[in-house]
Amino acid sequence: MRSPPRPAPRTPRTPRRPLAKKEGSFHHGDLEWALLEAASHLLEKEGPIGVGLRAAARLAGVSHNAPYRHFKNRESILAALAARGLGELGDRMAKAARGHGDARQALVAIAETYVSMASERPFLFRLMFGQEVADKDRYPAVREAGLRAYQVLLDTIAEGQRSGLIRDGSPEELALGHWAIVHGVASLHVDGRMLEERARERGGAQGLARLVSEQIRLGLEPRR
Amino acid sequence: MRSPPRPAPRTPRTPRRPLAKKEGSFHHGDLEWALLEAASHLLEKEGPIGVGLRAAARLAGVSHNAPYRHFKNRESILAALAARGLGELGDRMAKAARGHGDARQALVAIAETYVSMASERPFLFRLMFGQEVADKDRYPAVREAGLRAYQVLLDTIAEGQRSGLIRDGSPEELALGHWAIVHGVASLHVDGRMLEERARERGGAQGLARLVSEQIRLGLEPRR
DNA sequence: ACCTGAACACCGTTCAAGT
DNA sequence: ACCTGAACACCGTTCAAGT
Repeated sequence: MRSPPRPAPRTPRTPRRPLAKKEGSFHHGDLEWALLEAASHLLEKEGPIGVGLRAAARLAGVSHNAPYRHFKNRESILAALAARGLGELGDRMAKAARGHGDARQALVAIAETYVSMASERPFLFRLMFGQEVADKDRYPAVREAGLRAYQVLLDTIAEGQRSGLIRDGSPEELALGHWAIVHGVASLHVDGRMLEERARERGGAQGLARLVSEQIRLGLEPRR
Repeated sequence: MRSPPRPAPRTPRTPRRPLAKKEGSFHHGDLEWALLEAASHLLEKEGPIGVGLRAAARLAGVSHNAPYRHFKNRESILAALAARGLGELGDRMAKAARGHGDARQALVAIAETYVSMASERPFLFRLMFGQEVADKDRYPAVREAGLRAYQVLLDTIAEGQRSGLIRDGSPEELALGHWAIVHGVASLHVDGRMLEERARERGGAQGLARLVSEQIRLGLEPRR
């Protein structure tokens, strides 16, 4: 079965693998998971260039050709990593949102989560949003995980509007604009040095985020 | 998709190449430039994965090994492309800034230039700021081109402060925060589809930029 | 079904030459 | 100096099997 909409997203470490398989020729009960784990490790250590089908197979202890049973090509294992990352982002955003009754505080918590993830795992973040996986619409798992994360933001905005903490207007537009700003700030932490080297002297990631918030709040107009 | 495979376009470089070299064994008077042109073409057509020393050599009509006379390794030709791109960005920013006497209008024009370039040549934009070139500080050309572009922004801010159009405060901080916002918006145009597919229905790049501007201007507070 | 080795056309990079 | 071919260790991908 080569349909990508079900890449077994919710099995962290299933202990149901057949141990009595030792005399069989299979090395793994769940090779797909092992390959994803290997690819994830490679991504974190060497960046997207280091994520290869052969390298992942080597790490998983199988032949260089075994991955093709689970992934159509190199791009599809990258897509699986991206979907995984987006899923984790959505989970963390949802958790952050639940931890705060006030919708405005929830938005801040969501933004912090987003920036934290970009900062902690820059390669994964780039994979999630970048062009390494060219046409993401062809990977339903990626699309669905992304939409689910977006929904968390949308729900929080709508909730804030119901409780009068957030101004009226299309929730879609507010969510989109808000995500744009958050994504922009997050991008700064994975992007080049020019900005970062200056920002570091002013307090690193937090400092830059604060700077942008100030900018947004004050604008460039002179006080009057 | 819009650039045809041009073999040797006009040379914006100083024409001081030795013409008396014709009976020599050299295929090019300026192989380095030819290789950069080839690499640029590959980048635009196939993305960073397609930019290879061998592929560039093939396009330039030399042996697979000739590029090593001009570039230490694959990363260094990517760095050269990034430096080139940053140089062009700086030029365009400076031109945009000169075209407007009002510093606030100049800032808007600079932002539009920035976003336009990201939108027109996403692969180059990613190369300029992404992690494909791991340690950019090791490439002075990249660093200097970036700082020069940054200086345009800084000068415009300072000028705006002198004429009272921009509020007081550290120009460095204002420039940094402003760049952060602009870079964030630009990142949205090269990044994934989730945001973009929704933004497209609302007027594409311009629409998204306007949305973010609105967000920045209004914030999320309810009107009172 | 799942895994294997062999094979093909690519890479980046180094080496020893050729002019 | 500048360019070349050969060589090495890698890739992604396909094919024909093996259990």
